Amino acid sequence: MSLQLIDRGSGQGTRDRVYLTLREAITTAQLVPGRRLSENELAGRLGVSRTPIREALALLREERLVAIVPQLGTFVTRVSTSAVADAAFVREALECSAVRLAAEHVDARTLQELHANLAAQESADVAAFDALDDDFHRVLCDASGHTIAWTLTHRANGQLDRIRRLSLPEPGYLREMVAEHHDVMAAVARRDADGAERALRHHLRMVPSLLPALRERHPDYFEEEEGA
Amino acid sequence: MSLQLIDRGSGQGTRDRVYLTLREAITTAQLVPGRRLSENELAGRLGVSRTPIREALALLREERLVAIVPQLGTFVTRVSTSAVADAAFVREALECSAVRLAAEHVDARTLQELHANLAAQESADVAAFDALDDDFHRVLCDASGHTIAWTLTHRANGQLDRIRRLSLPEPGYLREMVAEHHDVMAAVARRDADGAERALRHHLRMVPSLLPALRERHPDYFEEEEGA
DNA sequence: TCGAGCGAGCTTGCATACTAGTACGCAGTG
DNA sequence: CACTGCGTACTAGTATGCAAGCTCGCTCGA
Repeated sequence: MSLQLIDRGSGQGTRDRVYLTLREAITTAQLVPGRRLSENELAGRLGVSRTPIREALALLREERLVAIVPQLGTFVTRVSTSAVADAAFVREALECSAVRLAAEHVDARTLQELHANLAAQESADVAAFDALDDDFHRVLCDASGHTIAWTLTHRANGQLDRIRRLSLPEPGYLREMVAEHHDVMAAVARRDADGAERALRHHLRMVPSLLPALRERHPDYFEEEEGA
Repeated sequence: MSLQLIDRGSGQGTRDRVYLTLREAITTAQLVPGRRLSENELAGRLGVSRTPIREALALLREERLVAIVPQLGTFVTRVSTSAVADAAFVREALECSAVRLAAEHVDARTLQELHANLAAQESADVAAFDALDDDFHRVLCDASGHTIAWTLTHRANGQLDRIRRLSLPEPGYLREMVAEHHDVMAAVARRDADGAERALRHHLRMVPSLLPALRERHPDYFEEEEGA
């Protein structure tokens, strides 16, 4: 019983593959919001049984990307203003706290990694940028010493990813993002926790600001929110 | 298809019942850290099949209360200093952000609810206090307008709950907690976001500070953390 | 006596069968 | 024509069967 007790968070099991496939399909609106999903249909389409499908759907439910209604069906959630606001709140809270710690603890090794990432961002196209962006924020979170920060942020991010990927990139979008990343890193490099938090908070407000334009283009993707 | 799309987060399904039962057993160390769990054994003991057991265990894995090792077994995690620190970090980040918003948005109705809760705390025994404590923090989080704050906090809290419930309550513990709750609420009531955050942050540092004493009493509950 | 190898008995992961419950169309009635 | 009531065809929830893999103890050999 002197074993390592490591459970691989996201290995290469069937469930994880199904999860990633479905998540990708949902955030790109290949599976449009509101669409009904059938465990049987998905199982047939992906060539596996219902069991791993169910487990993957359970994970997606945690991210509020699907809603499971007993004896009725599973649905791709429509975009909800409040769900997006919740996700943004969580990301801001966690990542800003993390970046404060990062600014205090950061070492040369990490700074170099961030620097290299930023350099790559300079000359990246939209497709490559997404991965670099994720990596940048992950490194930043990990530098806080709490890897959980990125784990949870990434999960809350399902909502935000969908917004970002459904929104048409405006001209100058990439330049803007890279510039903001620079600001954050510069503050971290000079051990300025307050500055880093401020810069990051500004940076993170970007995604929710895309909502109105998206809503105009795809009103059918949105939940009709009735004022309580 | 004009239905409500509400998926009850924690209804009264078999899976939820199993989840709550196991979580209770783990946080009270009725199932001691390190113990091996068998899906079959649990299924037999709880009178259900393996399927809902598996789903409940998957939820507990998210809280790092169990570790699932393929083809080997499922284990109650030992207390890990870093896991506790991670949980405390998450709770602090989320709840402090929430309380800032709460201080700005709070209404009379909520203040009254908090007040009533505090009054009840004054005359509660240890057992009743736990529920009131949870409720106090939940109301506080909900007042921010982001119910997700408490949802995630509560989840990260598995680690902290276990510490709290395994630690022997020191004399004056309850009085101390209630006093700190008072401080937080007072700051919220006077719309003092900075003060509320400060008071709450202090309050939340309590649980991790219980670790050393617990480690002395139950060294076998702890993961031996090797310095990297 | 000690060590290597193999097999039995576990484990979880995945596939399949069955149960309970909802939505919706269609027949029958007022 | 409008409406009620039932039956069919779906759904997710649960139970069970099967496959792949790891651990550990027993056996056999030196």
